Amino acid sequence: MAYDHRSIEAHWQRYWDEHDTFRARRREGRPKLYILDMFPYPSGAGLHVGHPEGYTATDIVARYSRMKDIDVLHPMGWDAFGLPAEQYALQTGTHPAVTTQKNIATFKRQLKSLGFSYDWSREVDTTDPNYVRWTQWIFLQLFKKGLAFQDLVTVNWCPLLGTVLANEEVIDGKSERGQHPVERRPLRQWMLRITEYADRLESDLEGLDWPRGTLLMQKEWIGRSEGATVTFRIQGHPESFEVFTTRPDTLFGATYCVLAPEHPLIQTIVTDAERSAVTAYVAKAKNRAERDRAASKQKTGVFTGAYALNPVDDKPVPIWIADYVLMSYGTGAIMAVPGHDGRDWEFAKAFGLPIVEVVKGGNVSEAAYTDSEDGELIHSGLLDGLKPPAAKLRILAFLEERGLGTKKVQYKLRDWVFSRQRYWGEPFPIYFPVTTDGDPRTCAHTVHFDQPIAVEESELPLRLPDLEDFKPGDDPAGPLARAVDWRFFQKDGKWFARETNTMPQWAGSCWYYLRFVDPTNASAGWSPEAAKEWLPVDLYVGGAEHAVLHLLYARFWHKALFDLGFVSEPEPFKRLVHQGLILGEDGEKMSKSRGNVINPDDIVKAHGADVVRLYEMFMGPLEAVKPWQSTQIQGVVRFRDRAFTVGSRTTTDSIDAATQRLVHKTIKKVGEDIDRLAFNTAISALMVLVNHLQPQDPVPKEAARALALLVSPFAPHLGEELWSRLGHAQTLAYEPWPTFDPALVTEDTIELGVQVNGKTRGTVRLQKDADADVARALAEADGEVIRFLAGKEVKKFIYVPGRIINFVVG
RNA sequence: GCCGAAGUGGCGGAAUGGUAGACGCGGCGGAUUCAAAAUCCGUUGUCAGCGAUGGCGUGUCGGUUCAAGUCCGACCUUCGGUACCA
Repeated sequence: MAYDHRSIEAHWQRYWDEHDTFRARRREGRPKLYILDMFPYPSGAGLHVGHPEGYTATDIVARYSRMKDIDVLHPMGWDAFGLPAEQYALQTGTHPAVTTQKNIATFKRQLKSLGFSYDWSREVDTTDPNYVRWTQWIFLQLFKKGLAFQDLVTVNWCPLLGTVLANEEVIDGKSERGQHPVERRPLRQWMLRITEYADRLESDLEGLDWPRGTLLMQKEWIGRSEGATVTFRIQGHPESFEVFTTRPDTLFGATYCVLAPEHPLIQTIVTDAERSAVTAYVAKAKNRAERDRAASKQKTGVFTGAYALNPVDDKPVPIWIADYVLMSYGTGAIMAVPGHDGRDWEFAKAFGLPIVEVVKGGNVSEAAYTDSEDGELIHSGLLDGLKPPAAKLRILAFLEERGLGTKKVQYKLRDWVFSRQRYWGEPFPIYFPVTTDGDPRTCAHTVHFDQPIAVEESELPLRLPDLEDFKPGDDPAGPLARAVDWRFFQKDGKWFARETNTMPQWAGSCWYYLRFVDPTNASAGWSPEAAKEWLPVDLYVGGAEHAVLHLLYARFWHKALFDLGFVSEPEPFKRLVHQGLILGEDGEKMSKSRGNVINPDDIVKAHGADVVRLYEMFMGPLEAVKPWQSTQIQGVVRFRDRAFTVGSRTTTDSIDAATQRLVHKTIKKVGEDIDRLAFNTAISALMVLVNHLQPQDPVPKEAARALALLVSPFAPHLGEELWSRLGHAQTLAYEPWPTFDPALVTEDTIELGVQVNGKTRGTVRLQKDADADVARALAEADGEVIRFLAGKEVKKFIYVPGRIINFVVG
């Protein structure tokens, strides 16, 4: 009897819907699990095979946990603001809201067709005014707390496209789209003071059950480093400049200084002889994206003609300009110690600058010696003979005494540029006073950006105006600036102007996990009770591309909300796992242009949802990057069909010992594998069970029951179908997960490898806990082993019960 | 450049420092069939050998260990991130 996946899967999906099977419920005193997926951006392309990968993984854990009588919150929603909808609107004139709703409908249909056990009553949409309202509300809390402020930020401005571009959209100073020139230009932006949380964002990483690499990346991104600022006076000028260094101990080895091309002192100190070269270099560097600058192997730079005075000995050192020094880190100026810093060394080599050794231990004519713990200071006056850590303390004391430097903790983390000059985002709930002679919509006017005013919380949400034209235009204020009737309003006879920037897509995704605990609350983003019931998120699964930005931004918001008393846990996501990228059949990243995109709909149609789920979980470890292979699908189709055939046979109460052992071993293995998210090996164990049962007809009832229950988290439609065929009227979603008898999962006798000098030469079968003499006697009797031991002296005999026997012979 | 991850048969992969290659795909052989598909059974790292069996094998080079895919060091390659794609 063939398995008709179409009707069976449709039947069970209808059943779950009608019975509200997966509605989250919280019972007093029960354990809970909040299992969260990174919610998708509902793109026009529809679901990608990468989505069901992570979503199946969490669904397996959710279904398994319900069967273990744990209260489960497993929600889904839409991260629906964003650029593609706006760009589509630009091309077609369709309002982004329309496109977005259409795409959401498609995504929802697709996700439902895969049988995920979401509590759909909690669905959220970041563009829904009822959601935007609370995004804006959180922004206002940040604003009132002084964490949101405005600043001038240098951005990639493309005058022809009329828009700000991401670094990756700028290639060699030209826009990726259209090859138009791009200039670096300061623009008024809203910023969030994430740097205020740098310390805690770093220290609280400890104790999170996250991938080690992700923790390291966040730590590195925050980039805490302890060092000092040192003041350098400039020869023949009243001005001085500060540098930040992590190695003040090497100050005697500073043979030149470097300013970032944007450094404000450049025009003051440059000599006439060097002026034209400097101006040309600065102009060129100015329009290079920071990433280009940091990535280039070849160091470039130019001499200013000016000299700085080393504070330790007043010796003049040349001041250079180079784009490997970034204005956005530290003070935008460095003291260069080529003997003990790799980049300074390369620069000095390239420009023939002197390299002085001040820490013994390496060979500075070959490479910089960068060890900051070991070595001995030389050529360093008062520091001579010290080790670097001691030298640091000594020089700091010296500098502080003279007011020439001080201890300083520096972070790489920068404040977060939080505004975008786009249409399809949350409007800022902020307005400004306007000075005008008449009606600012038609008359000349001045907007006082330095006096931002918060919109009353009771007036939220502040909705987007309806626009016909979403083009950015030539006004860097963004498209909302053209909605003059929305932008300008009168209050108490005075004119005001709304902020016309919008928030970035991050805003909505920074707190959606909070909304899920209380999604329909109309008087708050969430209630403290609901938050206590479900937070923190126990398992969060999503792509590694979010390792830093999204996960750091969300942690930052969470901590700010924690400080304000709106949540009671300092961290939002307890356990984090990244699913690996699924590549195309050609081993390349899936993309429309390569034509290697697999549409999950096609696989569902041809083979069923359970097959998509089983295949994606069987492909390999969840976290591994792995290529799609259509030919492999056949394997899980066979498994699914065979499991159905075997599981729907008539059953018998009798069971042979070997089958019983295997059933119990499988229960153990599948449970343990789900716990460690090793779904590929869990499915493999289920295949072994089914293969074992294949020749048995009738099939033992105990085995058939276990099969239906164990397979159900992976292939829920199949599981339910088998369960109902076993005579059950109810769903198995809350059926207790089967337990195993420990006595039945261990063998009495085992086969053990016998090695001679570490090479396996034979095997012996013995009691699991046999003692060494018995093991040795058995091993020495093995035909192969005899040959390899013949005529040799056994120097050592190693027996690790249950593991190995090894003869070391001479 | 910097930060992070990964390299195992023809392919996807398995393996608490302990018999490398579970499970699956593909291949080969067989059963079934008028024939095929589907299904079922067997076999399959590689080289040498009729065979028993032996040599070689987890990106490269070196090290630790009775024993290394696994631990340590250096390197190579691929992938992710690099702050306005999210």
